[in-house]
Amino acid sequence: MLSNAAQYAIRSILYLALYSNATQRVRAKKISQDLEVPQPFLAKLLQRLGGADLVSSSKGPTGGFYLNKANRNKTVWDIIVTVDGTEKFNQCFLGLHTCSDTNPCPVHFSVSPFKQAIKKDFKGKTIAQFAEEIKKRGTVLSLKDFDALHE
Amino acid sequence: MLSNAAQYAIRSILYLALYSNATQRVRAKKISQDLEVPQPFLAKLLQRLGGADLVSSSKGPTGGFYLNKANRNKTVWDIIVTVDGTEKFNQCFLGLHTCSDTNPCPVHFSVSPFKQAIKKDFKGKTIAQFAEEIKKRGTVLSLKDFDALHE
DNA sequence: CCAATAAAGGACTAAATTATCTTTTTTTGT
DNA sequence: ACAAAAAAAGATAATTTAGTCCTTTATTGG
Repeated sequence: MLSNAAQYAIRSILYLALYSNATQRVRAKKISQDLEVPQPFLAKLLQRLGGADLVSSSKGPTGGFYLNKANRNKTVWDIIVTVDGTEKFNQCFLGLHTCSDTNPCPVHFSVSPFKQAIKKDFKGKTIAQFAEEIKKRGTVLSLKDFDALHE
Repeated sequence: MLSNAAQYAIRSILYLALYSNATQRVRAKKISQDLEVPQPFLAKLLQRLGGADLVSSSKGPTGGFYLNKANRNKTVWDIIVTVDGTEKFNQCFLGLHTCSDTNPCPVHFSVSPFKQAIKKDFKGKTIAQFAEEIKKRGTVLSLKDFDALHE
């Protein structure tokens, strides 16, 4: 449903929402280590996300990635669209591009409501709101317990 | 969520459930045309499905593929397991292999019920039952209206 | 100004998936 | 027996996705 790249992107941006701001920037290397994601691949990906105004960055010593106000008002759906495009996510479960409510495939009505729900969730909440929820609920972005490192 | 191969496999088997039996066999070429799936790729795939006892076949003129009794009692889940394995389907939406109800990722509780429901559906119904539903509801396996060709 | 640091950019490599091609084996009808 | 038809089998090719490496550019602190 999502490419590795899109998964990495979502996790990285939620990570930055939690642990960065304009003065506390995080290097690509640190993000890749904390999230256990291949470093050069992530670097490339962050570049793309920068181009799409989903993350901000600055060069040089003390440089790194962070989220500014605008970045925090984007949605998870924006990330998916930027990295994977919409087609992959919207596609019929059996790959039929004519599948719809009026011309359904055999599993359409099992699959469709959930996709709609997930999509609505991803479109309706900003990254900032998502990050708030993560803090409240204590959900997890990585295998490692890296919270300790940030306290 | 599913590979092209798994999608083709499901559609082909449901197709055979509807349009074949031990004496009315269907050639790989016809299936590929009706479902609009690459022919040599499908031939290979049907071979694998034969090996896994999900379809039956016979060689020579008048030969082709069909479903026997045993094949009709398999499930869509069996197809997915055979073609893709379980990992891909069960994997966390964000790719975290530690994600679970007790250690959830940020989208776990949006995504998890959906997966459970689909999986239950795919495990609980036989191909034969699925085919019955398709007949009743008139759902669709292809872009083309190939029903006419079978009447 | 200079050395160190970090992102940006571009070229390249690897792996997996998807798709094709060719040959062999089995079966059928004549 | 033989020719035609179809699946089985195995090798190969193309495409996409994932991942790496190297060079350039910008920024900071001394």
